[in-house]
Amino acid sequence: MQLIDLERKIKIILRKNLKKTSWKNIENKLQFFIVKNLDRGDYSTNLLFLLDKFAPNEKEIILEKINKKLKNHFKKIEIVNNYLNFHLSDYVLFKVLRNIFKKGEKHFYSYIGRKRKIIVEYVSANPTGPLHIGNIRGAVLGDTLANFLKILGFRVTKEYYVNDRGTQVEILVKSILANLGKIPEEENFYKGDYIKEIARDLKEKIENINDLKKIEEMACNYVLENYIKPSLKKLGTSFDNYFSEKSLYQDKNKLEKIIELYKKMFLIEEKDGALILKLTKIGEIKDEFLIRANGEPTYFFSDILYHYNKFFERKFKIGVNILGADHHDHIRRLKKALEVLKIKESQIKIITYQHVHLKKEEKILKMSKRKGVFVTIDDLLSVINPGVVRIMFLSMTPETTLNFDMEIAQKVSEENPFWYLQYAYARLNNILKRAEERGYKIPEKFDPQKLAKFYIKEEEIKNLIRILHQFKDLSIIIYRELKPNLYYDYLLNVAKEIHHFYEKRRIIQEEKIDRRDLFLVKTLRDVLGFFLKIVNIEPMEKI
RNA sequence: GCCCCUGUAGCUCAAUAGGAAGAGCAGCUCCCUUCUAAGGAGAAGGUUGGAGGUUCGAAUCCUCCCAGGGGCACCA
Repeated sequence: MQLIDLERKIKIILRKNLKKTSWKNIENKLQFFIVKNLDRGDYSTNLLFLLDKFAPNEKEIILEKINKKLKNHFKKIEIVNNYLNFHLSDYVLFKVLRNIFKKGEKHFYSYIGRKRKIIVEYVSANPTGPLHIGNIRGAVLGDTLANFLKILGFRVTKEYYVNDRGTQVEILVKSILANLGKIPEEENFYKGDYIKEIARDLKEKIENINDLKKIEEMACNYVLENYIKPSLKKLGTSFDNYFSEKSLYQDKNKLEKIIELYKKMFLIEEKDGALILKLTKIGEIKDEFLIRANGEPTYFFSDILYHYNKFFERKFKIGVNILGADHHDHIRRLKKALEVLKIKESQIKIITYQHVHLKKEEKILKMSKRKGVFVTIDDLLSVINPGVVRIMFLSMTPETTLNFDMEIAQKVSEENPFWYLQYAYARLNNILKRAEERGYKIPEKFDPQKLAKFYIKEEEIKNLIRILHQFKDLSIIIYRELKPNLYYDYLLNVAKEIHHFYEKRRIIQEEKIDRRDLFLVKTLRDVLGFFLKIVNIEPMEKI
């Protein structure tokens, strides 16, 4: 019995027993919640408020039906403050526990995704310099969301879109050349120290090359391989694919075809050799250039091609883009432009996150690659554990602007809940270690039926099972709302219950250690390890 | 000027389609001869920036105001 099952069952009852207008009104506003305060139950709904309003005469009969239909799954269905609260029966919890004993982490997987292909694109920072701490937001959100999507049964591709052409890349090359004294320095060139490094390392290779495009390729590649990928690895982020923007332009026919499509809709205007997409004709406040007067395609055009590639050539059903908030307007226009190509608005899901600013002695600095003002991921990871960083960023909604103070970050780092989570894991692990030292073997398997039957009677682990049972409900909400940060609270709850369990139940006894307990502890440890890996955090065996 | 985001406990932040305001840290009271006290148990801390409105119900939606951030390029 999961939240969606409860929802479905109650909706059926409403449809059977109410007039159509009534249940339609109610379904519009009907909500189901995972109850946070376990004393109040496991699930709740606002149904009674709605019945009062839309079908007061049928309230009693509906309640009666709900009681009758659902009494097998719940030990108590009660009304508190007009909420209807459901307390899961021991039998449901027994089944959950049995399944966890039987299947381990596989228990937490589901089939909601029905193997649909989904692409999650994130980080995608320009290959023009090292990653800075702002990019961590995208990385953590993307990793976590992608992992949840896998658990929900989607076929997931994690992708980094590499903007390896265009003006920014030209500026990178010019900055390098200027550093080598080949061309004069200009205002808009990149100023960071890393330019010196790249210039030094590429100096000989580019000495005899005159083709600027060739140098662009080398420079992008250098940045990607020497700065971006190593930083991501340190952070614990990995991608299935790095997609080159430049590769979009290999097939000229495709470009023609897409421009043709827009022309047919009378959305293309030519001006001084440039091509403009007239989005103002379909309700936008601003047009976008597709091709510049110098013949170079714009980023906007690339993005159209890129999404065309995602949905039509690679046949993804859903694309999730995780972007900095400065792309907000761009993405709205992009969606408009893509609708013309028959890519539905609902296929593109966007998470935008606000900027990270640097705070130093009460002064706020805006990060800028051009000015060389930024903290790189490597800088940060040299003083703070990557797991701490991940937990820190997971805990925040993407919507808030973050003022990042390195000193506070270091302080927070020591006090971070990361250690609380790891400590829970380490404690469980330690029990197993102690038992092994005493000559006990940790059981690989145990009869799940017997085990679950035994533990369901033990009050001190009941809340732990209830929390574990919430996982599947939560994973659906995280997908539906695109809010990986909801997982943060959940992780802390799990750890809390584990610490509680640790205090309450002594496993290593003087005379004899119960092998059932060892299997339980092993199972819990593995589940927590699995939970941590969803955030790409490696559990620590000791702390 | 137009558009988007934010303002919640002393501090850092949560709060699933509007639904019963929560954590961590700091401070307070208890608990280490017993599997790691980086822990546990408990109390305290709030007019959710302000003023109106909609609703049975608003941190959440609408209007106005105050404060901060972002966007409005033939950049990405």
